[in-house]
Amino acid sequence: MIFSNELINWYRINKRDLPWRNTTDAYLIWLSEIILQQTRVEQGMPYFLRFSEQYPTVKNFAAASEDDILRMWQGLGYYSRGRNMLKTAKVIEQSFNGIFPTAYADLIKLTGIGEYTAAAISSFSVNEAKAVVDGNVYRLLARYFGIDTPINTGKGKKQFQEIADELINPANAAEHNQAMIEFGALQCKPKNPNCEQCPFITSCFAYQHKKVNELPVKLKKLKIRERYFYFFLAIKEGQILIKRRGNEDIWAGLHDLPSIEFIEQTSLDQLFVDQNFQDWFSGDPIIHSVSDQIKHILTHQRIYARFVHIEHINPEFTQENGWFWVNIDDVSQFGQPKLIFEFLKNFFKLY
DNA sequence: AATGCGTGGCT
DNA sequence: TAGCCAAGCAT
Repeated sequence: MIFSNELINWYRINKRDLPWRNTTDAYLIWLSEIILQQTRVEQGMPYFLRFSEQYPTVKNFAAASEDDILRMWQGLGYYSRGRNMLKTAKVIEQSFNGIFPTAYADLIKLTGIGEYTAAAISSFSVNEAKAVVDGNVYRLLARYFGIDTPINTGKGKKQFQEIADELINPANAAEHNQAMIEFGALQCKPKNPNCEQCPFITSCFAYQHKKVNELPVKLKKLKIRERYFYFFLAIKEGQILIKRRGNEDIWAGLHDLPSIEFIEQTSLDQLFVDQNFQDWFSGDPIIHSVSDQIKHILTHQRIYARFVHIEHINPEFTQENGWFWVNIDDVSQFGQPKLIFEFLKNFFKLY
């Protein structure tokens, strides 16, 4: 409890004033926590403000369409968060009478809510004594106690959760959890932590043993997948051809352009050879290069994209593929990956 | 248990 | 600059 009291003292002096900290509304806390998963505060903030304005209650959220949600989520990444939120909002409407649950045991059953988020909502809203363990807490605990168990293993997760559970202050779970997270974010940062002005400088194992830069330990790393896309711009009478992406791959459920993917670098000439364009066009195929290769780096993929303008596309073929025409002025109404809407924005001077 | 899922900032 | 990391979760 000494640790917790010291930590909370630090928190009261140093905490940021963030909008989701001025409420005990479980719905708004849920909204903020989902948005902030793997996402920096500065990046998530405008989305939180827009969503809380547009959907002030879980009832409003549940009444939205998936297209509405994906459009508002556009540019934030990890789009399944948005789809899962809609599913959960509907469950709360139907099974919880529209009252957002606050008990950890209820929350953990909902889609999109895992151990961290269930602990965050239950502690922040009603002070339930469940310890949050996120990236900040892993780092703080690994350094303070000198634990070198890799944080991304089952053993590590279990070990760190147990320590966090022992450390929590049951009388003030909300502030304790907030303080753990905020301390990791502001003081015990991944790079260049502010050890010189740290209240735990004398008791921190990592600082005393000069292992601050070695902790926490994380096993790595995944192979990067290289992908090469051609995206096609078919434009006719103020309209452009778009499609919805499937549910399997990256950017599931979002909209993009008709496209062809290669597993290796492929020239525009080679595209003609490799691709049987016979069904695509009703007249002579016309293809103009529009962009140079665009390199788009994701966490586990490197995407190389080229945009080409095509003419004389076959209307029947587009229909069979589920492609459809939309007014160019309306294209921003369809949720798209960053790569696509940035290109269209520049191409049409839209948005 | 291991993998897939976005985008952006930092070094 | 190429890699790491950010208020994780689902499968």
